[in-house]
Formats: sequence, C-alpha cells, structure tokens
Amino acid sequence: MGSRELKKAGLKATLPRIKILEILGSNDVRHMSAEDVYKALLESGDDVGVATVYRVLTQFEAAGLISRHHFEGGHSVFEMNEGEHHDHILCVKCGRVDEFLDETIEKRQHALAKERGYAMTDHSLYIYGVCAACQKEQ
Amino acid sequence: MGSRELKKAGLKATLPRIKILEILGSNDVRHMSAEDVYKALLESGDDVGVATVYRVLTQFEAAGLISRHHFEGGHSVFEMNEGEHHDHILCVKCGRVDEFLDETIEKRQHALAKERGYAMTDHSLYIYGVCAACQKEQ
DNA sequence: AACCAAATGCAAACAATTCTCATTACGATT
DNA sequence: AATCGTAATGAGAATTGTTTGCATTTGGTT
Ligand SMILES: [Mn+2]
Ligand SMILES: [Mn+2]
Ligand SMILES: [Zn+2]
Ligand SMILES: [Zn+2]
Repeated sequence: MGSRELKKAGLKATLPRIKILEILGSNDVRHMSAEDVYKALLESGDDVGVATVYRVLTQFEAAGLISRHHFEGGHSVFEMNEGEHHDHILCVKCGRVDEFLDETIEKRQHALAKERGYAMTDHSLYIYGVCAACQKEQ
Repeated sequence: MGSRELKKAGLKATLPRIKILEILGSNDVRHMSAEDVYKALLESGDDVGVATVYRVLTQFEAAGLISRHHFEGGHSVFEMNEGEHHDHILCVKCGRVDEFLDETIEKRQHALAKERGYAMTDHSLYIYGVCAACQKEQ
C-alpha cells in the first residue's frame, strides 16, 4: 500500500490518505474530480468526508504526488504523477481524454516567455475537439 | 455607442448591454471578470444587477462579441473580440497579463489533434511565470 | 399612444470548495 | 501494551462564483 509514498512525502499515513492514493493509483480512470474520488470512496464502503477529500487532494498536489488540471467546465481534475509531464486533448462530445507531449510546443513556450521577460514557472494547454468515435456517429 | 454592434449581433440594444459593451470596449483593462464589470457599472452610477451582467456576458460570448478565458484561480475572465485570436502569459506574482500568438504552436496543435483522430474545435493555452518587473524586486 | 415579447432586477437556489470546531486516530514515548 | 500530544478527520455551516424563477420594466413595432 501507499504508506511508503506518504511517509516519503512527509505525510502521516492515515486511512483516508491511503485510500485516496489507492483510488488515484488504480489506473482505472486516470483523471478524476474531487467528487469522483469521493464517490469512489463511498462505493468501496469507506466513510470519508468531502472536506477530507479536498484537503488531501490539495496536500497531495503540494507534495507533488498528483497534479491538478482545469478542464473546461470549471472544476478541478486530478491525476497521479507518474511518467512525464503531458498536456491534454479532450472530446467535447463524450468527455474522452487523451494525453500528449510535444517537444516543439514545450520549447516554443519557454522561448515565448523568455522573449517577453518572464521566468516561466508553468503552463497549461488543452486542445478541444471531437474524437474519432464521436465523429462517426451521425 | 454600441447600439450598432448590438443590433448587428441580433441583440436588442438595452441600456445594460450598451453600458457593458462600453466598459469592455474602453481599453482601460482588457481582461475583466464578471465581478470587475459589475463593479465598474456601479462605480459609473449604473444600477445593473449581477444576474444581468452574467446573462449579458454569456450572450455576448455566444454572439462572438467577446471571448471567455479561464485564468488560473477558476472564475471566468472576458475580453472584447478585436484583432486576432491569441493566447496569454500571466505573472503569478502581480497578475499582469500579456498576449501572444505563435504560429508554430497553433500549427502543432492542429497536427496533434489530427494525429489522434480529433476534429479540433478549440484550444486554450496559458503560460505562467514571473514578469520582468516582479523578478527585479528582491 | 398602445402593445408584447424580450430583458431586467431581486432574491432564492446552486455547485464547488473551504472553514470551524469538537472528536478521533497516528505514531512517538514511556 | 497503555499513555499522550499533535495532526488529521467528519459534520455541517459558510463562502464564492454563477444561475434561475418570477414579477416588473423596457425597447421596438404597430
Ligand atoms: Mn493526464
Ligand atoms: Mn487577451
Ligand atoms: Zn468523443
Ligand atoms: Zn509581475
């Protein structure tokens, strides 16, 4: 279980934290909202409060265990940090999410920031469109 | 005044709509939240309800008069549609906003979407960093 | 001037997230 | 293994940003 990771991240290994780490780790669904995580906890019979879910997700993010995205529609979406940084392409019809990493774009971003005198710290890029499957159906 | 633009957009030229168009048009601040617009209205002595501000902004967006962005922090930010499409670079210290348009990135986005079978409809790209001025101080 | 659908203002309703605070559970220490 | 202090939790109230319902105006057309 995730007690190891938690301690390594300087976090007490509590039941809610272990469970949430498990849920995000099960590569069942990679991108989950706080609500999704909360529901998954309830379904697996674990009684964790919403407040705790939000607190833990924020802590995990601060600890670098997960990252937070802002997909169109407002609320935050989280995913386990494993593998490289990447950006997202989303289907506006069915909500499907694909990931990609493009060196050309990554480099251009840094160059653009530099040109304008900024010390770049981060970026977020989302491409929206209609996925192959959704294009077919009518 | 903006009666012309409003009618051309198929919208009744009402007082609230004219005022809001004026506020967004005065290139005083280019990027404003609904709250910003609401406050600007109050300050200029115009009594418009928040609900109307939100409704009008949504209508303006649908009519293509303005566009909506989601800067980090969640809530929507609007800006008048004039000139080309562009993306944004934001200072995480002072909130400064700069604009840019990079053909290389624009093209790569289309290519990436295509590669993955998506019919791209839109995209959003934000670069975050510390602006020149904020780097200097301390 | 009269009329009507469309637009407005107000307040209540919402959704996502955060805060408050009394209670509980890690995990370090006897 | 029992004890203890602190950090973490759960329940619910509170916030924030935004939307909705509805009675009342208003713009534009006759
Ligand atoms: Mn991802
Ligand atoms: Mn802009
Ligand atoms: Zn799809
Ligand atoms: Zn700055």
